[in-house]
Amino acid sequence: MSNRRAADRLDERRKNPTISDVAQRAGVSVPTVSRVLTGAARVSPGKRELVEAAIAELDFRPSAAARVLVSRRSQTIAVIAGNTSRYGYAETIRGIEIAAREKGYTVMITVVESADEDEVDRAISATLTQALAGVVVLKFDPPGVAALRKIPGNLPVVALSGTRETGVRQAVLDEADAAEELTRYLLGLGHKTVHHVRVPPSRRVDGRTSGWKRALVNAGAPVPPVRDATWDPKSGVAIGRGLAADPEVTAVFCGNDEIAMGVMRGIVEAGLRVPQDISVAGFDDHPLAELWSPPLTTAKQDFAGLGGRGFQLLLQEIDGTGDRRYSTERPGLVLRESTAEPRPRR
Amino acid sequence: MSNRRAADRLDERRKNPTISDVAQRAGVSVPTVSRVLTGAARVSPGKRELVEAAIAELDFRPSAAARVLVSRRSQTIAVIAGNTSRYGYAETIRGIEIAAREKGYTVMITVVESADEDEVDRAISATLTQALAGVVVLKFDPPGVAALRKIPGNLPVVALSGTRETGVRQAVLDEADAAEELTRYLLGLGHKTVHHVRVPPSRRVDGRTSGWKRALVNAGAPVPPVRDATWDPKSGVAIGRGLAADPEVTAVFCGNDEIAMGVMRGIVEAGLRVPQDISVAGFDDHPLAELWSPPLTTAKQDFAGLGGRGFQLLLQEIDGTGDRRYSTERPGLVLRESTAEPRPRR
DNA sequence: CTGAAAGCGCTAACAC
DNA sequence: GTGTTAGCGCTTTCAG
Repeated sequence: MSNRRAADRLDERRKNPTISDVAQRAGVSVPTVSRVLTGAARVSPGKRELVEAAIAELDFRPSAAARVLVSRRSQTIAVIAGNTSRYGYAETIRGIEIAAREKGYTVMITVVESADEDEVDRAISATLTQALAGVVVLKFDPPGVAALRKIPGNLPVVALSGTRETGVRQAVLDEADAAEELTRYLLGLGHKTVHHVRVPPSRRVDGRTSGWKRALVNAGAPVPPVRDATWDPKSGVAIGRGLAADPEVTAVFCGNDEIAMGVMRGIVEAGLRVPQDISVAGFDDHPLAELWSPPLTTAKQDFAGLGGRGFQLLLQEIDGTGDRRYSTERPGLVLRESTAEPRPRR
Repeated sequence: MSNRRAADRLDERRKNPTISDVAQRAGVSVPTVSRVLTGAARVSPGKRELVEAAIAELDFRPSAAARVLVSRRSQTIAVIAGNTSRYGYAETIRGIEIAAREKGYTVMITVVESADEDEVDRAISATLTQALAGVVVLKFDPPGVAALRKIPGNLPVVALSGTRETGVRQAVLDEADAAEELTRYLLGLGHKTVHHVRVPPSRRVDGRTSGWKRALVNAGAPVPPVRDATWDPKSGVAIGRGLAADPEVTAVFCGNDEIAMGVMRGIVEAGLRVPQDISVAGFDDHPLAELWSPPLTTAKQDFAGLGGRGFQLLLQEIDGTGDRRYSTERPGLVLRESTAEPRPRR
C-alpha cells in the first residue's frame, strides 16, 4: 500500500523536465544542452541563449543521479562524525558545509555513535552506496577513528584532528602546543603544579594531555594523576568537588570548556571560589566561556576554520593537486578571569 | 590538469564491483541479483544464498545513483536549516539523522544563511539536483521560512517548528503554552510583571513572546516593551545592564537560555544579584543551564525528539500513509535557582 | 521462480 | 560547433 502511493509520487515527480525537454524546447540536440550545462565545450552564442532560456522557462535542474552515473564524477561529499550537536563537532561541520557549498558541493552527514565494528558498518553502509567525491572524517573520538578504518581505499579521504595518520591528508589544530602554553602560563602564575581533567581521548595519546604533561615535565613540576571526565559537562561537577577537597590543588586545566564549567560548579558547591582558591582553565573558547562567572581562561580553537581547511585538502586529494598533506593551526590563548596567582587556601 | 587526475580517479573507482559482476560470480542473471537486493520478488533459497555469498565476497554495494535513476525512488532526505551549530538546530538535526539512519535513509544538510531570495536559491540549488525522497525544513528563523517557500511542490516536505503552515505537515514544540506557563509561574512568585527579551523571531509572531504576553494579559499585569536580542549570547549582556538600571524590573523571561546567560552576566556586571534582585528565566534547557550559577529556571525543549517526529511525519508524507498532519509537544518547566520571590531592591 | 530486453537522464566519443 | 550513437548500473516489464 505504501508502495502504491510511492509509485503515485513518482508519477508526479516525473513531471520534472528532463534534458530532452529542454533540447526540444530550444530546438537543439540533447548533447548541446549538456554542453551548456557543463561548459565542457563551446556552444555558439545563439544556441546557448536559446538553451538558457529553455532551462529558465522549464525550471530545469539536471539530475545529479544520471550525471554521476555516466560521468563517474560526484559533487557530493560525506562527513562522518561521532556526534553532531556538541560544540566542536557542530562548528566543524558548519565550516565544512560552508566551504563545500561555496564550491558547489553538497554534503551528507552520517553519525557513527560507537566504535563497535558492526555499528560502524551499519552506520556508513547507506552512505557508501551514494556516489561520493570524497569523505571527511571527524577523528575527535573512537567512533571517528573506527570509521576512518572502514572507508574504502579508493575513496578520497581527509581526517580532521586526532592523532596523526599516515597516508591520509589531515587538518588538525595543534592542541598539544596550545595546552603546553596554557599550562606554562598557569605555572608562570606561581602554581606549584597544574591538575588535569581529561575529556575522552580518541586514542591512547591525547594532544591536550600530552601538552600539559610536557609543560610540567619541562618545568620540573610534579605530574599529578589525570582525572577522566565524560563528554557530559555534568561529569565535571563531581570531579570539581574532589579537586576542592584536596588542599594541594590550586590550578586545574580541563580538556574542554564545558567540562571546565562543570568543574567550576563542583568547586563552588564545595564552598571554594574560582580563581581565589583554585584557578580553572578550559579549552576551545566555547561561546559561553566569556559569559561564565568568572569568565573562563581558555585556548581558542577555530573549528569552523578546521572544517574549511579540511574541505580544501579534500578537494586537493580529489583532483590530485597540491602537495600539502597536512594542515595545522595553533589555537591561541585567551586569558580571562578564571585563573590567577595562587593564594593560601582558607 | 585537475580534470586529468579526476579521470584517473574514476578509473580507480571503476574497480567497484557492479551488479553484473555479482551475477556472474553467482552464476545467475542480473535481475535475480536485483531481486535479492530489493527483496521485491521471491528468489529460490539456493540462488539467494549464492548471490549473498557473491555480494559478501565482492564487498558489493549497489550504486544509489543507478538505482534512483531507474526506480525513481530515493533513500536520501535533505535537511535545510538557517544554522547548524547553535544548540537547538544541532540537536534537531541529530534527532532527524538518528531517525533517518534507523530507516536506512541518508541525510544531506544544507545551510541557508540569509532570507535573501538569491541567496536561498543558490544555497538549495545544488541540493535540489539530488534525487530526494523529501525534505525537512527547520523553520526556526527567516532563512528557514524563505527556504520552505522555494521547495518545489512535488517534493514531500515537513516543516519543523515556527508558525503554523497550511498544506505542509509540521512538527512543533508548543512554545507559546510553555512560555505562558513559565510567565505565570514568575507572576505567581509575586512579581508585579515580567519583562521579556526576545530572540530573533521567524516571523511577526513568536510563540514564546505571545505566550508571555498572554500570561500577563490574563493576570491583568502590565505588558512592558519587548527587548530584542540577536542569536549571539553576548547581545544579552547590554540588555541585562539596561534591565538592571531600571528599578521596576524584578523578573525577566528570556527567549532562550543562552541569551538568559548573557542577561545574567549583564545584571551581575551592574552589581545586582540573581535571583535576589532580579529573577531570570530562560527557554530550551541548554546542557549548561543547570551548571550555570545560579542554575537556570527554564522550559525543556526536546529538540532531538522534534527532529525524530519530523522524520516520521516525512515518511508518512512520502508514502501517503497516516493522517496526522501536525505533531506537537509541550515543553515542561524546569524550576531551578535563578528565579525567586521579589525582594525590595537595595 | 527466472532470464531477456528495455530504458531511467545524462555525458562521452565520434563523426560531420 | 553540433548532431548521432552508445552506454553508465541498475530495476522493471514481460515471457516462459
